[in-house]
Amino acid sequence: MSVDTTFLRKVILFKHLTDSQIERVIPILEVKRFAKGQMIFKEGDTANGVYILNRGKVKVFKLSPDGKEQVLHFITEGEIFGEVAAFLGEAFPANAESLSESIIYLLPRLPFLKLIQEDPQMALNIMALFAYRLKEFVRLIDSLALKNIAQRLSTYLLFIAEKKGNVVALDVKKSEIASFLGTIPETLSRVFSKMAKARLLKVRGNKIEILDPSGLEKIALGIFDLSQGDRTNLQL
Amino acid sequence: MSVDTTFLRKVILFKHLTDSQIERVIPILEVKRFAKGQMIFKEGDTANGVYILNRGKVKVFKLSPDGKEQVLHFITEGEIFGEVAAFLGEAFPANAESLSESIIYLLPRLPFLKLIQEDPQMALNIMALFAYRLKEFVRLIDSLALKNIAQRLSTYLLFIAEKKGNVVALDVKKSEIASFLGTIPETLSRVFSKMAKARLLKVRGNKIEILDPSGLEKIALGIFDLSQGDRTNLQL
DNA sequence: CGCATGATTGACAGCAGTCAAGATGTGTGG
DNA sequence: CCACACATCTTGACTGCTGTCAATCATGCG
Repeated sequence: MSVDTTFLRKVILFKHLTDSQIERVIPILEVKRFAKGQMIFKEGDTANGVYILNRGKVKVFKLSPDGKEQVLHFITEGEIFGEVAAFLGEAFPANAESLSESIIYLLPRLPFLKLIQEDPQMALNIMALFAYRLKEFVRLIDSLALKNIAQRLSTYLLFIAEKKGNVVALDVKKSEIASFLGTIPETLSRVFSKMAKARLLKVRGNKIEILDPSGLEKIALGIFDLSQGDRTNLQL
Repeated sequence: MSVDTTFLRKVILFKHLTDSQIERVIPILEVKRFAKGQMIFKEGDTANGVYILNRGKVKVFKLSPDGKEQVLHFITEGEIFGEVAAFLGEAFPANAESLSESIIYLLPRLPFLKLIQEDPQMALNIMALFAYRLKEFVRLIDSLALKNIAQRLSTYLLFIAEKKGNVVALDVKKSEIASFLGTIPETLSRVFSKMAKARLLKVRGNKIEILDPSGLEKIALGIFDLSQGDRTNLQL
């Protein structure tokens, strides 16, 4: 199993490196494969390095003692994860699980720290990544603490539609999305069907067709809600 | 209004600086005073720099359109805030308000960035601070998404008691704590009185005397709950 | 075709929020 | 030092959103 060099150049962490610098990183990377559903690391494990997702999908999530789960991030190809615990040399504060067949490169902790210390641009990249994660978390906290499920879903769909257009193919199971939104599949399903009844969108399997983005936005902002069966109130 | 040099040496951000480096930072700092209840910055304001709290108390919080609020952090003397937005040069993602008479030093954005770029130790300090904030947020998300109010309060009290001992004087109003725990004063008050009835603690004004730390821990972990009036079940 | 996994729908329960009233505490001025 | 006013906290009655449990329905794969 060899490392995909072309891929590495697209990873934000390495984007600024010269060819010769990349060449020096490659032999350090460990290539790992994970099956769908396999745990990559568990909360409490000591962080052995930074994980770089080459192929597949990963979720990072917290578990409560009674088995409820909250997704913190979905990781897509080219993204990295586990970087905070690797930086601190502490235990992972959350779990990571492969959502599909995945290929992952592990950059061990010590070379990772060495890169940060020797390359100021690398340090800035990490800071930017941390800052991005912090912004994600503020959004998530805002969502969990201050929004109902319909508002959370509207916000989420509009966020996706922003880059993928008004017909969205969900790239994870609805039950995973429920867990990211801080709810359960049953509740998510009910909200989807209320939105469909209100002609805000259409659901066909994992494809969501957004019919009325501005209506969704009004729900996201709390200007309207889905309490009534129709949305004649939206005419006001 | 002059800058307190002794204080500055204790700020994590500057701890490693030599005397002459500190001397160069001092003239750059703007000293600001805020009255109790005064806004320091609002969500959406462009970040003009990093805020260093010299004297007083500050809360950083999100607001929903209908006025509900979620506290993200309480800032205590010597801590800094607004560093992420200042680093990125973006709008603040949250609000900051002074909870008492406060004295705050503002380190403007450009000198802040200059310090990061020229002093690798400063860059590492910022990374460590970001990492700390990320860990705080993971705890908050875990709390909001996976715990009921009694669990959140138990966790919070045990966290405080860890450093201050078993008789805790709350340093912010109960209503602020409610907002940090993602609830409202009425609910917090009810949980306190259930805990008192279960002889886990005593409440006298803003002083909380923890009588049974291990009982609180069991609640925090979800092993027991407060649904029954007494806690004979704890004997099991 | 049949089973497994995931999604949907229904009936019901409970935690926490809302609204309103009352109690407690704190600070200020006489 | 007391009394009043205001802020904060507490308690009560009620509502409603969301979760639980269970059954049914789709979907896809061997």
